Amino acid sequence: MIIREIRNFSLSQIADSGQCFRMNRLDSGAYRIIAFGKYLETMDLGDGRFQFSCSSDEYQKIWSEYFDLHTDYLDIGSLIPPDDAFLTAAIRFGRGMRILRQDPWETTVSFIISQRKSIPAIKTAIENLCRNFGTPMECNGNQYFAFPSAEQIACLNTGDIARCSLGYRDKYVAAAAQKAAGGGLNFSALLQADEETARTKLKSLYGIGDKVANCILLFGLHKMNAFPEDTWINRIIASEYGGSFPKDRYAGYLGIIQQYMFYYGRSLEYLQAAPLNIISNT
DNA sequence: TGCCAGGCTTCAC
DNA sequence: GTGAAGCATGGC
Repeated sequence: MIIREIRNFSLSQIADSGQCFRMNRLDSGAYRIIAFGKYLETMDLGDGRFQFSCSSDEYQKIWSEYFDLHTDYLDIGSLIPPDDAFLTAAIRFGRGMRILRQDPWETTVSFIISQRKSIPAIKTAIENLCRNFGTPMECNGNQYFAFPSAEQIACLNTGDIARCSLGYRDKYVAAAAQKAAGGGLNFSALLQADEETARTKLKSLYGIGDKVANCILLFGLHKMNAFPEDTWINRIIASEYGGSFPKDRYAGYLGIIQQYMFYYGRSLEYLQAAPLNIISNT
């Protein structure tokens, strides 16, 4: 158990930001995270102090990297023109946001599953997948399941996968697993590749289009210029920017800008103040 | 009970 | 190349 001081860091904002699906709030107020086969409980103690249920060594090697704590997100606010009231408010609202450095394989499967599903339904499906096919683990008396590897999924049939509430996405996940297990999808290479090369490779997979590819690029490969455009982002661009968002202005930072937009756009604070067409125009 | 969800593939045209 | 239809299932 260790305590660290971290500025501009919010567990609740990260957990509710739709980029990760195995970070959940416990009754104690702490957050449980399962990633890279590890189990972590972390709690906001106030005044910028956070408790982590791991050793100093594990924090250094895994979690400080996972939470992207070495990036200064404050700099990004200086890019926003003062007349952009929406982004100014969005950054103020989500100033504890981080773009996590998640496992690329888990991110790929998670965002394949995410299409046409609500966030609670995505979490359920992923948890089903882990419980049925992931390796059972234990940490300080806590039982949990690691995310199943490509090899573990590749040997299943689509019926087994479908029973995890994946619906029609079962065949997409099966195809990705077979590709990754067979060496046709190399995440080490994608991490090294430039954004466009990685995007083209991801979109060549069955069931991965523009939006899912951009989510994998941003949340799994940490390509910070990826800009996933989902229903929420499209609604915001239509309502706040007349249908055209000035992406060029934020080259290199589009990913975090998108995340501020997404998190603020889904918030009650914004929806209460938003024009009606934001809510009704689906 | 019915609608909707961090979209994608397929198939007309 | 573009647009519409169809898709499985959970959550609210």
